[in-house]
Amino acid sequence: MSKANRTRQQIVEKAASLFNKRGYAGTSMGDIIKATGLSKGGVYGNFSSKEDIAVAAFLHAVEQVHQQVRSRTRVIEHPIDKLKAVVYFYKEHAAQPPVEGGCPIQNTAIEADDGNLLLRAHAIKAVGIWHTRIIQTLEEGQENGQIHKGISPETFATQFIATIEGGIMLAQLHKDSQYFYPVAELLLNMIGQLQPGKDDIA
Amino acid sequence: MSKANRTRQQIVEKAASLFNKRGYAGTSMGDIIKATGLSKGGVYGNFSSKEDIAVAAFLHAVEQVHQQVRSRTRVIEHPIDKLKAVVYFYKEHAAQPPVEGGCPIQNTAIEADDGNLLLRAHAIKAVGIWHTRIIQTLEEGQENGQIHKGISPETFATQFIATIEGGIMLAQLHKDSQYFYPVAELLLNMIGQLQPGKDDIA
DNA sequence: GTGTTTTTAGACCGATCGGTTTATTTTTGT
DNA sequence: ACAAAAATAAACCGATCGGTCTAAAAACAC
Repeated sequence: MSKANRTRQQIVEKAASLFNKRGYAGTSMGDIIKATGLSKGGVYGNFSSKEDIAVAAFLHAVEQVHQQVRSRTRVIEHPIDKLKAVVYFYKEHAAQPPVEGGCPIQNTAIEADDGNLLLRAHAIKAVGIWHTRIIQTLEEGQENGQIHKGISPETFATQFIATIEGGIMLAQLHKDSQYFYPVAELLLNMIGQLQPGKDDIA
Repeated sequence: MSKANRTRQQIVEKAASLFNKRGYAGTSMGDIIKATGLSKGGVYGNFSSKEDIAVAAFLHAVEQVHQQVRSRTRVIEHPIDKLKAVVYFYKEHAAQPPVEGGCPIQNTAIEADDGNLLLRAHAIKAVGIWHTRIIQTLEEGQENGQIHKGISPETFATQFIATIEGGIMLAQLHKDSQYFYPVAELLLNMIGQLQPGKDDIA
């Protein structure tokens, strides 16, 4: 059990990097074999198919990003500061993300949106979880009077995610985090408008 | 010359749709042959390689989108209304874009950012052209006093593109234009802030 | 330490990959 | 109408695709 698990983990990590850089169709089993140094038997003994590996790799990659963002935001209490910290994180990592090749959600979403149903479903789910997390942060803030009650957490969350993803796309394309900076500025403006106004005391 | 050109055009159109939906690596020459009803000779007589087709298909797809947006914005004079019209266009077409499969710039950018150098270069160029077009619109507006002189056309253009692309990604993933709506709202807010304030008379 | 089970290496499978070649058909200029 | 030229069909190429299978090796329970 334990040896297998270690090998499995090794495959997942290498595959996550490959799939995130070259895409699902652009990565062959041969690439994974080469990257891990294993043989075909070693890989297919732990996974039943390429798709199976891709799903595990995607979940791993998303978790990697989540953990890194989480480690930055965990200690922050105020929801506005929390969101700002997220922006700062992506500003730093837009061109050098936790998993090579960009945002795994974005890469998977765009490749799978007209193709692989299973990967698409996982991408949708991952976006949904992220969306829900932002909404929770905002709702808590509204309850505690830290965030303007007039705003819609749903709407803001969608805008927040879309804007970050668009910024990552530009930074990844140009291989330059600078392209994320104006986007970070916009995000901080958006966050600034979450602050409760004087008309919000009631 | 003319027969060849018609065949070539037919290949480009079918290939643009295929590449935009399935990606470069996810589309085989066999797929293109099947879609066009031609044979291998018919295709390779007009193009020298798969990459060659992909470039022509990409340029065609980008031009398709550009023409459709242009037909909406051409008649509009005021830069703010022009930008609003762009938002309305993408709001309508986020899930049903001019070329099946989403935004060709986005799809190509994300697949090629760690791979095909030629396609990546074309994606960068296409973003650059779009960027320049927005900047020109804004600068003209500033000269005519229609747009606040305090804003940076460069910064706004990057924010505008990133936000639109992020919204398209979400709409394409969910196959539902509704996911673009909050993003459209954000874009219209951004455009609203372009209006010259009273402190801008000087 | 030994017998059992799990894991691995690597040959092998048919299918398909991108691309070439040659022979034939179709188009074209006159 | 006819010769020259261009465009197309389809067989064919070696390489690689995702996946299977068997036999050797390694890990494990006792």
